[in-house]
Amino acid sequence: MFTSLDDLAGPGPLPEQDARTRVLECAYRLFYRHGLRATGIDRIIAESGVAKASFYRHFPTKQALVEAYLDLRHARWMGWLESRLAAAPDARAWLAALPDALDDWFRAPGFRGCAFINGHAEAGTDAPPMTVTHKRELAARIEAACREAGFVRPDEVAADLLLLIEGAIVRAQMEGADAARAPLARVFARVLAGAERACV
Amino acid sequence: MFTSLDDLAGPGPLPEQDARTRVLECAYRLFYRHGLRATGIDRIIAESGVAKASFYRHFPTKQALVEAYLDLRHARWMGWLESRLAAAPDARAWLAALPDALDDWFRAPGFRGCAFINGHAEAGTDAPPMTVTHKRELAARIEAACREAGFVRPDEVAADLLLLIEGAIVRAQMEGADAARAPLARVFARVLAGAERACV
DNA sequence: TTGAAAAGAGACAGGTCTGTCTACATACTT
DNA sequence: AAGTATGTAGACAGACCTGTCTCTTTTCAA
Repeated sequence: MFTSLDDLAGPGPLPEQDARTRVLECAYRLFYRHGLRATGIDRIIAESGVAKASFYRHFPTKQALVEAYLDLRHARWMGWLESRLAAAPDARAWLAALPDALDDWFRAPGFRGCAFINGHAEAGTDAPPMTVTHKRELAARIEAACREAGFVRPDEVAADLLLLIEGAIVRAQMEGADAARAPLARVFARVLAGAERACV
Repeated sequence: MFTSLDDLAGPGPLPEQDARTRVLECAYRLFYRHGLRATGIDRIIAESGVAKASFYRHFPTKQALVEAYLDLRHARWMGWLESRLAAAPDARAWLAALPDALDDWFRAPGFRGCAFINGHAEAGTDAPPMTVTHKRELAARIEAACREAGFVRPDEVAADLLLLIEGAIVRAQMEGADAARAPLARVFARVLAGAERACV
């Protein structure tokens, strides 16, 4: 369904979609690019070409729109990841291909870090639960791959890999994709090698 | 100068300090706790007990106050790190002690992640340069330790360790210190072991 | 064809935001 | 003693914020 980095960036000009879709796609783009607080309702209404009453019919509060944005972002991101790694013949190859997949993402135009890390950083304890849920689902997906790969401690390996991924995202966001690529590849391979050594 | 986690949290009640100090300490606390955009000038003025004219005499714009806050945060954080690790007998011990030091920080009351990651996440490309400078100075400090430790590729090891640190900060911020501790310790030790093996 | 749901256009309220301004008090310095 | 820097107190402007409301038009299904 959502398979390309373009989907991750959101669609371009919006043709004849209903008001809710136009609002959500516009919010998707603006919230990710400029942040949650920096993006006002008025701007979303103006750029999506929707009447204010129509907006509030579909989203009773800004918070509801933020949550819808994070839900959509989660679905698209996970969808992108699965399709990007769909060619992997088995779980070990799937895991080994993760750094290259992330590097693609870091190099995509408009990349500005992880929407969930950024949202959590902005909203703190008031952040929508999806900011944390997204990370837990990603951790669960990685742990499932580790289990399928036959690692003896799939939970530990998954936690290690998730920590690397978070670090790489932050490095790529602040210093660019090149700053993240080599360290991520090196340490990722080291952790995977250790996990395979322990179970062969 | 700045040596304890209390310093990192900022002082408590402010006695007879001059207006600039009161404003900056108040901003230090509120900016870190609630974020840059969520903290308004009016609130800082009210809580620091300073007249508005006094505020704008010392800080011509909010942006100037944000930059002063980040500068102070950088000085205190680096000062805390150095004093926390001052007991290390040599560079290798200094590096090996980093995960425990970070764990102390993650467990400190009021911990809410890295002010520079959070600030960068919030402000994006308009973020003050200090958000990036802080990370570069930390990277330089770690690289110096790696060089002093005699590692063959101190730049690579430092980049690897910095990626781990960023990942641990984000994990601790989103899921708590316990989620970061074990993975950070495991992978950190693995990277250091690899670096020492390569140069002995 | 009639009625209901959805959408458009935009005024409006009440709040908050940053930043400027005036007026006056205090303290230090020359 | 005069002048300067620093401080307090608070009104004010103009912009932006979220959210409500009214009125009209379109769409679509029963």
